[in-house]
Amino acid sequence: MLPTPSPFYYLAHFHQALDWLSLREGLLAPEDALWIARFRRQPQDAQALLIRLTMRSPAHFRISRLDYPEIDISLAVNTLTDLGWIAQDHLLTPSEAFHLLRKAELDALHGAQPTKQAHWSVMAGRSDQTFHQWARQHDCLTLTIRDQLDRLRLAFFGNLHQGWESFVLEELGITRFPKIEMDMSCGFEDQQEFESCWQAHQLFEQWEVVKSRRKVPRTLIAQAIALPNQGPTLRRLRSKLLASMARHAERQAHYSLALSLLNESSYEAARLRSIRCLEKGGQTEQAWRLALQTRCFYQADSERDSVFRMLPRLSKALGKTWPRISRHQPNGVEVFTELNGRPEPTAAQWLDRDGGISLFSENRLFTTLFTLHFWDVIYAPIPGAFFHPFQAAPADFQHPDFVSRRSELWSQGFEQLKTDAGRQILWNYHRQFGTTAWGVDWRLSAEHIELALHCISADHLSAIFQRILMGHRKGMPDLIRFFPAQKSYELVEVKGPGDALQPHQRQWMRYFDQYGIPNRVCWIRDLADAV
DNA sequence: CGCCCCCCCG
DNA sequence: TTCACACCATCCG
DNA sequence: GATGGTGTGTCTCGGGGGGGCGAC
Ligand SMILES: [Mn+2]
Ligand SMILES: [Mn+2]
Repeated sequence: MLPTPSPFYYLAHFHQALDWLSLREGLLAPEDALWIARFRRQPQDAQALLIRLTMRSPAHFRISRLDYPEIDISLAVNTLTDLGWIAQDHLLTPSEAFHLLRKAELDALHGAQPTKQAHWSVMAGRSDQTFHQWARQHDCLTLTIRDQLDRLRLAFFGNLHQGWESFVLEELGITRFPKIEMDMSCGFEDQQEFESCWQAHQLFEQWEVVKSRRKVPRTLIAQAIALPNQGPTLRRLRSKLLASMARHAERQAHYSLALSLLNESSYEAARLRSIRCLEKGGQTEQAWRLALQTRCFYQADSERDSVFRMLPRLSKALGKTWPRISRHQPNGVEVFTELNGRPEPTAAQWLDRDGGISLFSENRLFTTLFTLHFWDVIYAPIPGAFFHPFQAAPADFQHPDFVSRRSELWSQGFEQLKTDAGRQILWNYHRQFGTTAWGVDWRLSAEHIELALHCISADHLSAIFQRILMGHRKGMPDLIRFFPAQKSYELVEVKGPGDALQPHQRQWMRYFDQYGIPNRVCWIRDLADAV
């Protein structure tokens, strides 16, 4: 909780990251290393301003509105401009100009308007040249080197959704990531993988911009397909990108393009989309064959369930017969009550007249218990799993071999669950309280946890943990209702009028019934229908 | 003038 | 940096 | 019932400032 001593704390943090990077040779390209060396030679003011700007969201700034007392702004701006890392005569698009200029300035430029928003319709039509002139005459500053700094961010964090502010948040105790022995690994096998991941992120960014347009971006698609497919990180990124592109092609009825993209993607639902594309493209026979294959070699319950919904339709289209298979029917209760606000609290209140204690937790309770019980497994210092100090989960958490690489530890954990009656969970709850960890919601009180452990048997916990471990996290029922006197509980999915069970919710309920875990659906009906 | 939204700061 | 969920529209048997 | 499209909350904290905007 000590205040950060230096006014240049953020620059010190960035240097820590640079030191981290320089210890991992062969990760960055030679040009990156040269850039870093050049950065290190610059005066402190220039370094500091550059880092300040990269930690802010826009690309364009007004120099007069930069308020950093620790920095000699004009010295820094001159240095950075000479280096070409920022520009003062950058072309502004109308949208950028709209955000950068204040209403009074727009009034002066284009005549007064009642609101700033009213300027937009005028500006959208103007040529960029207007604002280019304006930018040159005023104190606009554009950060032109964000890509270089983003590369370093990707190299350090292994992703682009964390930023340099992680350092200060941790230092101030706002976040508290698990303290795990780090090794000298990083998020990437080698420079090749890093480079490809960087490229994949770039393509994703371009795709996000382009995909709203109607035209099919052939070159972008070709580049995405050409991405190498080595290593789980890159495979995931590439598969996601290709699946997103395929979905777009499918919506525009470009089925053969969609199919070739899906064929390259190992995204979870890729095969299902392929079947739909074949079906919609008139290749019913092929769709049927792929569906039959998928029925036997499915990867997840969701894939199996979907294909069982498709097969009757496809069979019928081909004049074949398909046996009617009755679907699992979860238990339900109808509640007639007036509904104002969210249905879950209403249902909880209504149901609790039987003395139960409801908690509206969805996935949160069980993922919390899961991580607390398996803390030492999840945060085991496996080689390559932890490499920077701000990880809420091991780097291979999403990888296919996450479980098998720790199989001994998992079975020990499940063994321990049989005998220790939640001691592990409570111990970690108190020992780790507040630590940023995957799945853990610290708003759950110790009483909640104790109540859960009192009411839920170890067998049930174990069954639920098994399924979470297989990668199923979505779709847990809205409410858990405790009956401490009976040492029992039930899980309730609340459905308002006009809502229906989602596939993932059905799967959980089917699973609960297999293991004797009490569950039901609470259907809230309109009071008027009761009469 | 008060409110709200967005963004920044540490 | 999405993702999980609710809600709604459409078509079908 | 199947399918798919859209909307919504949340984006690790809590405090504060700038600016837009409508009410008075
Ligand atoms: Mn829910
Ligand atoms: Mn619900």
